[in-house]
Amino acid sequence: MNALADYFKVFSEPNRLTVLETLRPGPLNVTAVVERTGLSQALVSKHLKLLTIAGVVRRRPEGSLVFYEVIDKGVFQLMGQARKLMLASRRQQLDALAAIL
Amino acid sequence: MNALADYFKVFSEPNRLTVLETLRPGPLNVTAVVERTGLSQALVSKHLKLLTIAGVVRRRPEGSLVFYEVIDKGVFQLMGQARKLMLASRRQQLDALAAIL
DNA sequence: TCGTGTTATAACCAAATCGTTATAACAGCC
DNA sequence: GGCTGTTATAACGATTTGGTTATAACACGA
Repeated sequence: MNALADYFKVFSEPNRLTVLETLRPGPLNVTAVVERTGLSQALVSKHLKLLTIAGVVRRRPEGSLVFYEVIDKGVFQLMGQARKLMLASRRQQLDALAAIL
Repeated sequence: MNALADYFKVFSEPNRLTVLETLRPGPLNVTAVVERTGLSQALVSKHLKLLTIAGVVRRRPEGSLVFYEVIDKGVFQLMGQARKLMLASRRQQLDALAAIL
């Protein structure tokens, strides 16, 4: 239970999700991610490290650059399903509200 | 992106997942959840409140008891998929380790 | 109304988390 | 070697979060 919670925690941070989304089309090195996200370099590095430790992303040094890429694109399916559930629960809540008013 | 992260955050806490799992078979009132989880009553109440706000769970007062039930059992599918991905990434990491040693 | 069982909340502490700034570590090139 | 560009990390402050304890709020029955 604990391990699963930790896994979910990986996706529970907006900037981290942004970084991950940036890597969706394909591998990028750190500065490329920095440019695309507008986040600070230190912060991007931190998030990428976390994603690596979580096994979501793979680190591949190439010369003086370091590329990162998503290991299993199934994570995006997970995100999609989560988004769907989230939207459904929102609708449900609005309906509940409407039933009261 | 932010909303999605918040949704994931709901599932990023071990005790909260335990509470949710307890509700899997069907509706339970608070004390029933307390008994089954071994968590303190105040803590269970807190987590249930969060789950309610997140729209994962519905609150239904019945006399002096308050029952909670999972609105969309699809959340368990989400958890299943997450667990699967988690295990896969673990395997992958072990393989990477084995390749080095 | 008083007491009891149930649930919610407030106040508080400890720990975790996120971001920034500054700097280290590293690779390649002159 | 020294310089530059790239990436990682350490140190710090601010905020959030999870848990406990104590108590409030609520429904019900004697």
